[in-house]
Amino acid sequence: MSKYMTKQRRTLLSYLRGHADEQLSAQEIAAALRDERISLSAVYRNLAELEAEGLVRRSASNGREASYRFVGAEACRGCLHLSCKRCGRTFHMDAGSAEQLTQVVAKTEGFALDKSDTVLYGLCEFCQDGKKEE
Amino acid sequence: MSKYMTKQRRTLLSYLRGHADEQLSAQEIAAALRDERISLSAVYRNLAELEAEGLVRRSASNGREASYRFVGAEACRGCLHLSCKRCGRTFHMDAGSAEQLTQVVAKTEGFALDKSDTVLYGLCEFCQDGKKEE
DNA sequence: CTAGTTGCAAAGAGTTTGCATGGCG
DNA sequence: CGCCATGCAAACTCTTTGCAACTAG
Repeated sequence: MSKYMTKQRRTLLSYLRGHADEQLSAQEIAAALRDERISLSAVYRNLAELEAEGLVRRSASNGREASYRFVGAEACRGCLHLSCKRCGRTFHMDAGSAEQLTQVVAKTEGFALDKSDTVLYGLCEFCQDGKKEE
Repeated sequence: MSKYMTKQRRTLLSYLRGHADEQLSAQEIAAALRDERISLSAVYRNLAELEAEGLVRRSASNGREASYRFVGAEACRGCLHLSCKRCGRTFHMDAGSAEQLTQVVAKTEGFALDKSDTVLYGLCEFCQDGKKEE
């Protein structure tokens, strides 16, 4: 899709690779790269292209701001993502368990789960313990 | 939280009850209720309050528009939602299967899945067949 | 050199908020 | 009657788009 490899695209890709599978907003990325001279629109345009190429996944949980996630060619293939509602961190379910889970859904509901589009929300093992402050 | 039961709130609640567990945007709701004389801001304000009260769930899949889902007091307790990426319809996984799935995640990942906040994306049984047009 | 890309600023879309009016209790 | 909720419009935030300048190949 992209014809030229510009400085900005290189910068963005490098940044994304360093933050694979993290949920980042376009604005966060632009802010982190503000010293690299890349405009917000360039970030949006490149992210849109990367999404079309399948290298980036776009989603949103709050409904105000979209978040983008880099899915490296090989990394995280067939694994599901778990997002902690408290600390916000993303965890990775290994391919085996993810596949098992997908099978359950397929068998009981006849629903073909898309692993790369689905994010499971809940509390990670660390946040389950410190349930003090709510 | 809400002190008065206004005509608008009644209208909104009635509409939501008639569309329990559907993913609706604020604007869709306002449009559907345009004859009932309820303003867009009233819809937003009431939805926000209902969300705080736990009667409504807010989420978004595309990152542009938020969608709200009414979770009636009893309805859909402990069930997971499946959203078809093709036809957009929402399906309900029964409480039993959902619980089984939650157990798997808890056991293998130590992650406490929140059933009401999680939506599984994929293809429903109907759309899996008619895979023709992409 | 030529077409794709960038940056900027303006335009859009969705959501929130301030304020005067209106209506529930 | 007092106060909360509504409606309207303006303000905001995030994202997209038009266009001239720039640059990778």
